[in-house]
Amino acid sequence: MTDIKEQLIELTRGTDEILPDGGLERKLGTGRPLNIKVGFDPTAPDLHIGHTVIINKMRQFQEYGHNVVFLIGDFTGMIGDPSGRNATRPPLTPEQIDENATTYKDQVFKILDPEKTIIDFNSRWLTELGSPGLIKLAARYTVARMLERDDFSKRFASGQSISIHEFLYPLAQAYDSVALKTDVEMGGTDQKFNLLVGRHIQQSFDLEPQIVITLPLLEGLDGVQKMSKSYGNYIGITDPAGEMFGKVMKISDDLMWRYFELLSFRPLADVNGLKAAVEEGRNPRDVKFELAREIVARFHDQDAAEAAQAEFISRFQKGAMPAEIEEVAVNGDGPSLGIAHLLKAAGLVSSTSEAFRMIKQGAVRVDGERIEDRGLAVPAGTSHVFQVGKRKFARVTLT
RNA sequence: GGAGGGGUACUCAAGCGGUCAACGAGGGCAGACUGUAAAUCUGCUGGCUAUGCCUACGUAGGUUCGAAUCCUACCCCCUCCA
Repeated sequence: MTDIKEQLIELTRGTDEILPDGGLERKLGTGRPLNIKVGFDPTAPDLHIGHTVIINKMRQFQEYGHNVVFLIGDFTGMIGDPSGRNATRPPLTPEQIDENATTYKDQVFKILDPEKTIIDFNSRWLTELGSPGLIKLAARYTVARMLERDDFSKRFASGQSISIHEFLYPLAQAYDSVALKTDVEMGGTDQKFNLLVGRHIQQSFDLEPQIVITLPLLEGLDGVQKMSKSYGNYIGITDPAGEMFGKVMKISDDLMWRYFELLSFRPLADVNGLKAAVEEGRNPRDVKFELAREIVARFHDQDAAEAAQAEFISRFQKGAMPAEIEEVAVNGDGPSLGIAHLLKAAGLVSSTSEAFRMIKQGAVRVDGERIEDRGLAVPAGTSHVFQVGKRKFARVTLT
């Protein structure tokens, strides 16, 4: 195993907080492989690169020879969303959970070592617990301590509702740490309270409390809100190479450095070098290219990354048509078809009303020529490249 | 159990009998500018067989020439008291 000091430097990198102070060093000092636990919600198996910040950290632990448990919260998922907002989330069937677990594996093993990763489900011990066990578990924590949680206390103070099951969520998660004898649990900064409850509950079971590591939530493409599916500001792990590349290029220059810090495997010294170069006049775009290539190569491969960049340059820098344009056949059912209907049929717009809007705004082009006449009729038997905005293209053959 | 407040487009939030497809803000989309961005400016942001028609303001009815706005019932959410 690598020297503890060296491990510590690498493991601390990019983290938000490590609690308690010096705790990780002491645990590492025992020299035994540590049990690392990170929980994931089974309802959202499509990961985005925001999730990979923590997975990258798991990978580091793995590289140093520790036991990493990828815990799928199938039981806690059944309880429902802890924010209480989406109370109507339907319970997952075992088949769905199985399916989601498989999806997780496919995605996560692009970063983690499949040989060394333990995938577990918390229903294994939480179901067994039953309601008597759950009540006994609940007896180990107090309402006052629960209300220490920031969002609970705020909601309580301002008179907003807090459902009882929201109290059970951190307890169930804490019990996972008991069941797994967890040494280190990691989560987003929003998880800090839950992770700390784990320490308390472990102690009440006469276990040594876990170390808590929080990692920052990655900002989404907008640079403001956290990356999330529901905000639509994410880069999916399974995004096609070209799209992934484009999304990385779309982030602001400021945000780029944040992404370097949290997503790049490059040594910090490298990143600082790039930063200095930009300050001395290097085009930030080219540095962003490097980031985009690294990320695409991780989830696809090096060739795909190079191809994505070449495509990006010809398309946006030189204004060329994309190399690959989707072919669409549209049956016009007549001698000609109005432009709006054609765009809708080709899936370039969602309604004819939207088509008219786009034309009015000068966003529609046919073979590169801007269209201004909303009444334009396209004769049957022809084939042209239709474009809406900068990104949507289709070669439409009208029959 | 009792009292009160509220449900409006993607989100927040105005409107409280006609001029409301519904102010405003955010978000999103598009155009200009660029380095691909950011910032900024401009426009758009229900649908359709398009200068008109249809569907929409929790649900179902009702009053009215006319309702998001008034009435009735119901459903849902929230707060306070017990």
